[in-house]
Amino acid sequence: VEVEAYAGQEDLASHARAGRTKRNAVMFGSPGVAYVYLVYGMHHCLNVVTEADGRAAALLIRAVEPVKGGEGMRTARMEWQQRRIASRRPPTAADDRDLTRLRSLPASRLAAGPALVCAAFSIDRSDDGVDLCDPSSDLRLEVADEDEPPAVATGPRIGIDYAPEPWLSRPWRFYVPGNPSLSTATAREVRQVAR
DNA sequence: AGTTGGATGGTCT
DNA sequence: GACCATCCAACTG
Repeated sequence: VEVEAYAGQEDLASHARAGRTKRNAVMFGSPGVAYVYLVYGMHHCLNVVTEADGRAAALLIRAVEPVKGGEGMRTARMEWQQRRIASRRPPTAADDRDLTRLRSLPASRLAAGPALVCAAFSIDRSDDGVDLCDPSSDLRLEVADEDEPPAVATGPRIGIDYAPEPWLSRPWRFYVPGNPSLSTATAREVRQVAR
């Protein structure tokens, strides 16, 4: 329900801006493939490569609304949290509280952010390069059986303060306005517009 | 309601 | 050695 477009090597907000590297290599490859990277040392983000070989464009998946499988997503979120606790030394008293809160989190909020999408679907760098259009793939895109496409709103991309204009302000974040599963950053923005 | 800072490690200069 | 397509708790007012 929320994505961002990264438009190619000339897009100075894109990981592709400095050309092909080991990290962003799959972006330069075939479309329909997953580009997964690690941010801030602890979070993963999922992108879908969108253009032909040699043109490094991709869509960042920023939020997903659970339609079914919410319980599996919650389990994956809890496993992610537990791994995180296990790697933290020493464990703190807040750890138990975090798990309790996750247990009562509304399903609509389980994947309400780019890193949460990866946590809820157990996506990490091992999924980098996976063919999302292969029906036999564990991680894949499927055609939605909705009657009509939802309304779409736009805004500038999040977390790219390093990018110069015009890239900084390009309205290349697309989302379903009012959807309960939007990222907190986008939900906040919608509130401001409403006021 | 808005701002700040800490966790944490791969990638690139 | 700086930077980072994040998240959340703990602040401030």
